[in-house]
Parts: sequence; C-alpha cells; structure tokens
Amino acid sequence: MDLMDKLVSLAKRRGFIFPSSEIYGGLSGCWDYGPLGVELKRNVKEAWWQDMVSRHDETMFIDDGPSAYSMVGIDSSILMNPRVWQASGHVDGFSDPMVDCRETRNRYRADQMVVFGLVESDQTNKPIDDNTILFAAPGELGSTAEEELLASHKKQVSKIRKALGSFKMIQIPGALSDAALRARTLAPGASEPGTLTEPRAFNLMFETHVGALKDSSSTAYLRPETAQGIFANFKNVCDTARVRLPFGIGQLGKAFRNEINPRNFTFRSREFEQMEIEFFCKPEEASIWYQYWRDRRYNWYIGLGIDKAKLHLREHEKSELAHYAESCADVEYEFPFGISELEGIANRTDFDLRQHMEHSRKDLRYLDDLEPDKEKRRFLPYVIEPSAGADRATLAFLCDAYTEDKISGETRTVLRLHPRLAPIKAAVFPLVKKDGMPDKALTIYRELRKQFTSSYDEKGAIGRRYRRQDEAGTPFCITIDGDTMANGTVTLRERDTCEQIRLPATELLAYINERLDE
RNA sequence: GCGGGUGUAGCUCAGCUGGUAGAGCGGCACGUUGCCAACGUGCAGGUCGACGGUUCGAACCCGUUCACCCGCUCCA
Repeated sequence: MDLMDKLVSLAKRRGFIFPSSEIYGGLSGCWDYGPLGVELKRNVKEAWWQDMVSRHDETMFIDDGPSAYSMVGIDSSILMNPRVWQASGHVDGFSDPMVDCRETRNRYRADQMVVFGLVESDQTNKPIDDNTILFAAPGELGSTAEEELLASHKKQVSKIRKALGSFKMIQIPGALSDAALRARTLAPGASEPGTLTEPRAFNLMFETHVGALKDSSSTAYLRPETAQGIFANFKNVCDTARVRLPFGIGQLGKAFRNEINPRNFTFRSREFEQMEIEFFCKPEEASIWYQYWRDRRYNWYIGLGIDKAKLHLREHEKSELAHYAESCADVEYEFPFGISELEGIANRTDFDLRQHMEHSRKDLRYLDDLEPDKEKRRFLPYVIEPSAGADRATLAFLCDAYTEDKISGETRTVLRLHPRLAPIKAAVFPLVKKDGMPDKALTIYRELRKQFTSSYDEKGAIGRRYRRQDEAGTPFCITIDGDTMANGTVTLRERDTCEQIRLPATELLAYINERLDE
C-alpha cells in the first residue's frame, strides 16, 4: 500500500477526513473534515491568520522586509454582484467551449477556431489525401479566410503546395470535436499536429440564482476565488482602516470551482478554502515586495515543520504566466502523488484594480497625500498576491507528518505534526484504573482542557493509549502514576521520541504552552 | 470528458467451477495486568456500491448505472 492509501485510510479510520455525504455515495470533489480533521484544519487556518494578519506588528520590519507595513483582514460574501466576475475575466474566460494546446499551453475558444483542410482545386472539394495535415487558426467562423492563417502555417502550406501542386483550402466545421481530425490538426505555434485537447465547456463557476426568479437577470456565481472580494473592497478599506501603502488585506474563505476532474484526495476539490493576501504597494516597489512575499510564504511552511527537502519554490517561466501576472512563483510540495502546488505568489500588477475601476466606474486610485507632486498623487497600486489553499496545506502537513517507525520491533504509526497544528495538544492517562489515579487524572485533564484541546483515556493498556494518540498526532501524553499520588509529579511523554520526563503537575500548563510556541 | 482499474464489516482484505458471509486489525464489556499496539472470555457491526436480468438458487454470470482510483487535462 503506498503512502497516500495509508494516509487516506488513517484519515478515515481516525476521523480526519471523510467523503462528503458518504451515506449517499459521496459527491466527487467534496470532502468533510471529521472531529480530528476540523481541529487540524482550523489550526492551519488559525496559524496563517495569526502569522499574517492578527499578530502582525505594523511597527516592525518583519522577516527582513523592505519596510514595515500594515495588515488587515476582511470576510467578504461568497455571492457577489455578477459584474465582479465580468471585470475579473472569469465570466468570459471560462464559460465557452475551449480547447487547449498541450504544447504551447495556449487556450482557444473552440467555436472561434477555424480548421482548414486541403482539397482538390476543382468543384468536387474532395480531400487530396485522407491523412494530410489540417491547420487551425483562431478567428471567427465564416469570416476568417486562408490569408489570415498564422505565418508559421503559411510556410507549411506553401511547402505542401510545392510538393502536391494545386489545391485549395476549405473550412472543416466541427473538426475539433472529431478525435481523428483533431489528431491531424496543427495548432498555431505548435511543432506537430495533434496537440489540441477536446473542446470542453469550462463552466468553471458554479451558477445559482438570487431571489425567486430563475432568469438570466438573477444569475449569480459562487466565487471561484476569494481575491475578488478583496479588490472589490479595496476602496472601503482605504477609506476606513487608516492604512497607507504598502499594506495587505487578508481573507480566509471558501471558494468553488466546477473542476473537470477532481483528483488526489482533498488536493483538487470543487469546494475548497483559500487563504489569500492581496498586498498593495507602489508600482516601482512591486518586484522587491514580490521577492519578499515569495520567501516569507515559503518559510511559513518550514516554520510549521514541513520537510524543507520536499518543499520547493518554483519561479514560473515567462511563457507560463497568466496574462495579468508580471511574475509568479509556486510553493510546491512533494506529495506522494507528485510535486504539486500549495500556494502561488504572483505580481498581478494593477490589472485587477484597473479592471474594477473600468467596470465599476469608481475611482479606485490610491491617494498619496505625502507626495508633493500633484501629478503623482493618485495612482493604482500594484498587487502582490500570495494565494494559498487551506485544504492543500492541511493535506501537505498530514502527508509530511505521516511516519512509520519501529519501537522494539513493532511498527508505530505516528503523525509528527507541529504542536501548533496538532488537533489534540495533550492526552491524560491514569496508569491504572484504581488507587485514586482516575480522579487525579481527571482533575489535571479538566485543568488542561480550559486552555487547549485535550483528551482523557483510561481504557486499555498504557502502551495502546500512547499509540492511539500517536496516530492522532498528539504531541504530549501525561500519565498519572503512583508517584503522582505521593509527590504530585507526573510523566510527560514526547510523541516523537517516546521519551518521558517527570515534572510537577502544577508546571504542566506552562511547559506545554512554551512548547506550543516553538 | 476519454482510456484503464476497483467497489464485500470502521480500516486492510479473503471468499474456488453459482449453494445462503469470513479473517486480521479496530470498537465495546468483564476479568487479569500495569510506562509503549499484553492476554483471556464475550458482544456489536455487512440488504457483498445501486438497479435490472439469467437461474430452483447470485457477492460470484449478463446488462445498465453510480462512486472511487490511475493516466491525459486543469489549478488554490
């Protein structure tokens, strides 16, 4: 059984993650977090929110940043005015049948791509050959002519003309929907035929209707990203929060994408949770802030215990960049199913604010009242966007924590989660179920429980209880034994080393709190 | 969406040429034990993914369908 299978089994067996609505057969791309999973995921989100937003100190330079900066948070609604998604490009970009070129990674609207075939130059329009190459060109069906084919295609066409003599080119409707014809089709800029994917309707956004009437005027979308809620509130935050450039707005929340093919456990889901920051700065400082956020976000995962050897920061090639991004880097983790993206950090320039300014006709420019030059006072800030997936981060922490080691010949399964992320911080056991130990243990348990998630267990052998907590990732197990009854000390057993220390029960809270902050 | 594979207990799986459901682990109870998955006894838990067909009889054969996994694809 490979690591991923083991992890999925453990997640189910111990109550981390279940398939959504499982008693009805589940729903592809949707997952439920169980009693342990919800604590883990909350801890991931809480760590992010604290580290990025609520505990951020705007009076200090953070992690060698270029300057001090402010961070504020918002929580915008999932349903928004649909014009938001027109401005962002999501409505036009993802609602039509599209084909992708595997080689050039370009995407075309299938209904606006014209495919030409070579036919006899007489009236028969008979194909000159059943296996000739076909040429695809983006254009408008019915009006794009041979002359408008890309230059690279022209060369090939004239080459064929030299070899085969006279022929003419006609449009072949529906060629992209036919697998055999598609395999012979040369995409613009591609080096060989057959690189185009099947046309697919990219109904990426989930549609719904607001109000009682189900007509086009009531159409609304479940947000496919949380980012636009931040851009849409940029002016509100500027007007009310007393922030000055540079500053960031953070948001945690659900987003929805009707993925063609959800895969790899919770990694690609249709409903997922994002942890996004839109960081606004002066255009001339954008690249230095981009560097800063790349490194800061990469190190955030390391600080929470992810194996550095499995975490990569990958800078995108220019050709990989989305049209709105000037630069982009991915934080990638080596999952058992392959290297995959946890977070993208992009320099989005002023694309989003500009789009929203044009569509909303509201002036979204930042007013720099310290700038003496009146011409330069109003401008659109550039945006650095560190956009992370909460479910992906949770999955990465789980995968990274999963360990099997040997304790006196027996295989032990243990989740070596960072104490800050562990669903349960401490478990309390009476060594035996007699001599007043359960009562003493319960007193200590109730004390710990006031401060952090704790567990009490008196069932079964002590070794079994330790192992149960190992599978849940509990970093500390506290055992009440004969000495506790005599002198008030307890043993505290470390999850990762199985080593025990003895300390007075009265010092437990302070000790564990200290360890949680490491 | 296309190609391939898999659906049996909470988990991992066995179940022969069709004959009426099993194991290990896990859970619970009691006893014994007492610092790293101890032992004993007992209990609970399955309309064998769903629907339909063939048959005296289907977990097994046939059809349909759903879900999941792998590859192509996409991305937080």
